Amino acid sequence: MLIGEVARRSGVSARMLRHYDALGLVRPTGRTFGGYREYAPADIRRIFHVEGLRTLGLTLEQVARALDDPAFTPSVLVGDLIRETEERLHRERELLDRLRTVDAAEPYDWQDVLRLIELLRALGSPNAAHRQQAALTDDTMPADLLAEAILTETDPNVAGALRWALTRAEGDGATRLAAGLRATDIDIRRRALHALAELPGEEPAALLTEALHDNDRDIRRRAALALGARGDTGAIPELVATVVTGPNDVEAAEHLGALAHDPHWATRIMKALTDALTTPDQAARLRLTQALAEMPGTLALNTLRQLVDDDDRAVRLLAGALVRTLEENP
Amino acid sequence: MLIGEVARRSGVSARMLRHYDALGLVRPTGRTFGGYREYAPADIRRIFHVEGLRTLGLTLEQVARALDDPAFTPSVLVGDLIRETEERLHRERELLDRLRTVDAAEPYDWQDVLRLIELLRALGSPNAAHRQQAALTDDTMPADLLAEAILTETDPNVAGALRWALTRAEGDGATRLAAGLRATDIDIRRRALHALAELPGEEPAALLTEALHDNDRDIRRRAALALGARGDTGAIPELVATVVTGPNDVEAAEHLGALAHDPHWATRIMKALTDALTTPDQAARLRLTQALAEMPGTLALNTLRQLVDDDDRAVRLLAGALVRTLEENP
DNA sequence: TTGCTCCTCACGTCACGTGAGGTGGC
DNA sequence: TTGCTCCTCACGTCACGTGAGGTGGC
Repeated sequence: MLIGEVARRSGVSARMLRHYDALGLVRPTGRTFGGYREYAPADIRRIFHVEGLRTLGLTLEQVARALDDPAFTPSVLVGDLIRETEERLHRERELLDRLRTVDAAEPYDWQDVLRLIELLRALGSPNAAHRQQAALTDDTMPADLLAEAILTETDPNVAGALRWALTRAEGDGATRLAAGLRATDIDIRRRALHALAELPGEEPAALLTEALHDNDRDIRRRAALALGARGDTGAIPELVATVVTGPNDVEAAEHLGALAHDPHWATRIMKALTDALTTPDQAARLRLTQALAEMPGTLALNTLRQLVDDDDRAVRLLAGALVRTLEENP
Repeated sequence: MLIGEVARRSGVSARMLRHYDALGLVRPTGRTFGGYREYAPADIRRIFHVEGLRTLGLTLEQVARALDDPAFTPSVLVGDLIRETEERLHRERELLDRLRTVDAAEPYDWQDVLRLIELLRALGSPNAAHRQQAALTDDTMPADLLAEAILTETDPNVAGALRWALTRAEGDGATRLAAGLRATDIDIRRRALHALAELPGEEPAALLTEALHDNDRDIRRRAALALGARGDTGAIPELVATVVTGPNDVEAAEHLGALAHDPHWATRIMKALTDALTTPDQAARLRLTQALAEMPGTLALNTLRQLVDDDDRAVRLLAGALVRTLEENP
């Protein structure tokens, strides 16, 4: 078979078939009188073998060794090829990430692009001071970039600077933070929550509400405190739980007190607090008693008076002191 | 600054700096008396700009245009780069897939590798006859490859051949099928289930048991029938449900009858069937009545006798006929 | 004078595509 | 004779690395 037909049947160009011949990879068995290459069936089969191995990414030289050198076994080479491919894949992914970030920023000219790239570089720097500076200096930083950086930032100062920058950045940072809030990594969720807590607006509030159902108590507590500070009544159950379980109970009680200015919620909050008082946990009951003092006006006065006769001595003393204060400054 | 120091500070080799000069991309502002290139601060900045744009995958020619041609805007080029990168990413992923498949098959020599590649090619052929032939001909096909092919095969004949080949293949096909069973695509789940139903062994059985909780009724039903055929008592509730709801009720009843040979399960099955008879659905009650006839010995005889006085005429007639048959051939 | 740095010119890489200029077989 | 196919030789690709052979500045 002449080279043209072989090319048509195999899909390999005549140019490459001559190249294979020159390399000694596939030598046609014969030549015609006129010097034309003549391919025998075995040659054709060999061409298909070459193409087969090429689909695995072997170079022509590696293909030649694979087909001719019995000492050259697949195992090592295939392992190497896998590693190299994984590396290339990783690099392509990073490149695509960068390109998409640039595309999303809709740069007007290449100056914009260069600023963005420099920013990305600085935010990805292993030097915290560089990251810090990038966060503080650049005031054209897109919000999604900042959100992305916030989710991975371990340095508390840099993180603070990034959150500060996010509150004044243009664009949508909440979407990325929302994804962070659903991460498996607890630290990422924590960072997302911290940033959302400082962001005004309805979308962050909705996400904080979602975080009230996180399976981590600490996350739930922080979400409740942030929502409480916004006067969001959805936080009430978790705020009460925070008073019961401990850390940040004073802040939680303050938020409950503020929310209790609405009579509708006041009765619910009082019911939740008094229900919680049935716990045998002494420390929790003390925190609950203290929390009652945060209720507006004389809302909790009767409950506190009952606690003056409580079985627990510490609760009795605290309730007594609180009742006196309330009666003196009504 | 001379070229050596620039190279050290910028990370760009002296060779490349000369190349940039030759291309006109970065021309050092001056030369010393001896002809040495002298880079001014502005030149250095330009070098960093070049490197910045190169991180986006621009060629040197594109970088030159970006920096010097005001009419050359980022938007189109960035879009093109994204598309090209996505394409490369796709190809790299496919390559990695192939390499991993080859690696997992632990080929002894390149002959093995070539067989495998040819197989992959045939199984991925758009021609169903080719796929069919690959499934039927090659008896060295690794089970995971077959499993993979089964999950995407739309031609029923080819699918049948693949499942047949899987039952006699070496290696682990269940892992891949298990993943298919958890797919969102209902067709993939269906194909996984069909293959698992034909596979002997404990792992397929465990996966079928898992499929009893699928959110698709059809999947649950088929899982139950397959488990029932294996004598797995875990299928009983779903088999009863199959009798109630309709398709394949006869087969389900046969399996229930076989399972009822164990007295312990016999009482449970009878209770489930009689409980189900309280439904007002006439067709369901007829199927349940018919199913009672599959119970071994005279297990269901009393229940059937009661049904002879049933409110529903069709049930009365059927029960009567069944009782007579049972009494004649005890 | 001795290192060190810099210079230009040029080849090689890897898998091809695309000619130019010429020839064989129907 | 006219197309068509084939031949060899050679250049270009793209971003470099690595010399060879030579020179300037401390």
